[in-house]
Amino acid sequence: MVRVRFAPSPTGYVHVGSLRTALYNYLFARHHGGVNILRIEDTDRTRYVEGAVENMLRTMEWAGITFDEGPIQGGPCGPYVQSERTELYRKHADELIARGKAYPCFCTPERLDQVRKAQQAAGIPPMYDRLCRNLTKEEADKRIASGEAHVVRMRVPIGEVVRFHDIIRGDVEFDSKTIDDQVLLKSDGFPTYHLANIVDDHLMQITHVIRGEEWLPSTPKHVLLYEAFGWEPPKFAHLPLLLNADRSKLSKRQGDVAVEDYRDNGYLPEALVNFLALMGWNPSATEELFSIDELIRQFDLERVNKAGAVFNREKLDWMNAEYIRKMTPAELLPLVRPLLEARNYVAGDEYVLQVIHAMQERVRTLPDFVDFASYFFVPPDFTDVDEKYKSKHWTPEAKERLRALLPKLEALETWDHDSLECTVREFAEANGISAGKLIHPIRLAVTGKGMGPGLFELLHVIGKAESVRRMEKAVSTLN
RNA sequence: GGCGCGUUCAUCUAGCGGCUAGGAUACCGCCCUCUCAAGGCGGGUACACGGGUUCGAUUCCCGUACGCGCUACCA
Repeated sequence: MVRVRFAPSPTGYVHVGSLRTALYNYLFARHHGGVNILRIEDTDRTRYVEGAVENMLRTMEWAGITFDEGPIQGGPCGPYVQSERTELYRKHADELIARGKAYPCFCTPERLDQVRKAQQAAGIPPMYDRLCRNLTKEEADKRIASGEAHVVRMRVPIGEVVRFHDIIRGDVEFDSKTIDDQVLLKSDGFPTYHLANIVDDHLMQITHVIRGEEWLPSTPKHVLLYEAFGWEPPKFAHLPLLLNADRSKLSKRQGDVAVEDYRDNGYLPEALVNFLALMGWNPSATEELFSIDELIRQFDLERVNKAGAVFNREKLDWMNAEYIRKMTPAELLPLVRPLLEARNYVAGDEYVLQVIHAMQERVRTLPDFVDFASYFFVPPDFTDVDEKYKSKHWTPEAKERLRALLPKLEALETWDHDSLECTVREFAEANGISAGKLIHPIRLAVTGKGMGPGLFELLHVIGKAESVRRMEKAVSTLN
């Protein structure tokens, strides 16, 4: 039975890289009919952020990633929050000390800092100098009894080569002399990531550890820990990193990295998930649009790439647009409604549905519906008019022609696409001009823009009264 | 500095010894057309470099270069 976990640290928002990791875990679990577990790694009290867990849960739900065991659903291996498991870690740290695989260390942060600086100045790798590694048990016990602050460090074996197999990268090996005597238990009694992670992965019977590549260098420590406990390690799969345009690790400095930002900027979860799934993995070569079920069906760790992937916002935009186009106006309505309300645009559902229909093909994100289509809700004020379009189409002759056409439009009994088109084209023909000579000025008068849906559909949606009012106003006041 | 990982178009990628190196996004043309989109058609740009192995390397091996990651009582 496959058991995987997503183990985020609740630091405020969900990084898109985290979402990708969560997604791969989810896809892998579902593909194999396994169990997807959520575990909160909140062992760093200094980084605690109020509400971060709740936010994370909401974001995962938005993305459509579900868990079978976790803080909310519970499960046989709980609790699923590390800060509620501290006793467990302490017990295991003691066990390691008893087995001679770990030892108490009394060095102060100040001393450690000095040692590190000296090592750096000397050009040697900064590592713990193992001062406390050979303290006698009596000495150590005495200092502990006297209440001296201490941590617990792992006793890394000397002269060993640590080997493990990574599903994505193949066989990897590290010389133990490059591995530090890692702190396992901090002086505040909380475990470090390394200890908590191994204890929990074992106790929760995790079969596959799927995580970011930044963890690859600490994997030998973990392998050593499994050995020290006498446990069977899980299988490892280290995912390629998500990158900035300059190929550094995707960071806040260079654009949006929070999933919440994408959600708030009008990206659909299906699009973001589809896009992220393809960052580092590809089932074939030609298909690119996959539903979540299709992703589950096809997902395969063996096909995950090794090299990092630059997060390409333009492609995300395209994909989001694809998803928006595939939806029905009725499906889009509840997503667009709140955006209209935020702008105090009032309109009935029927009306908004028509606007969505008209705009659907030319937006990339949800806010585009209101940004590009404000004239459906308020008359244009021409403050941000496209000057080039205006000077080309809003000529004195154009105004005169529109003035002449207006009565014919006003006389129309049915204000629909075909009658409008028919009227405008007949008028154009009668006057020996192309229809465009009328269409563009009307568009400008009614919308104030040089782009948008087909004119006749647009006029139909806006309605006769309002359309005529705008044209009259433009003819008399717009120069 | 040390250790590790990586390297096919600008970007995401297909390729698992023999291909005119394929697709997608972006870009540029043309078509369609009332504009903008969408759509159709077409175009340019890639196997980092050097050695091997092989009849034959993008593909396998070694090295170099470059990039990135890690190097905390953070995860």
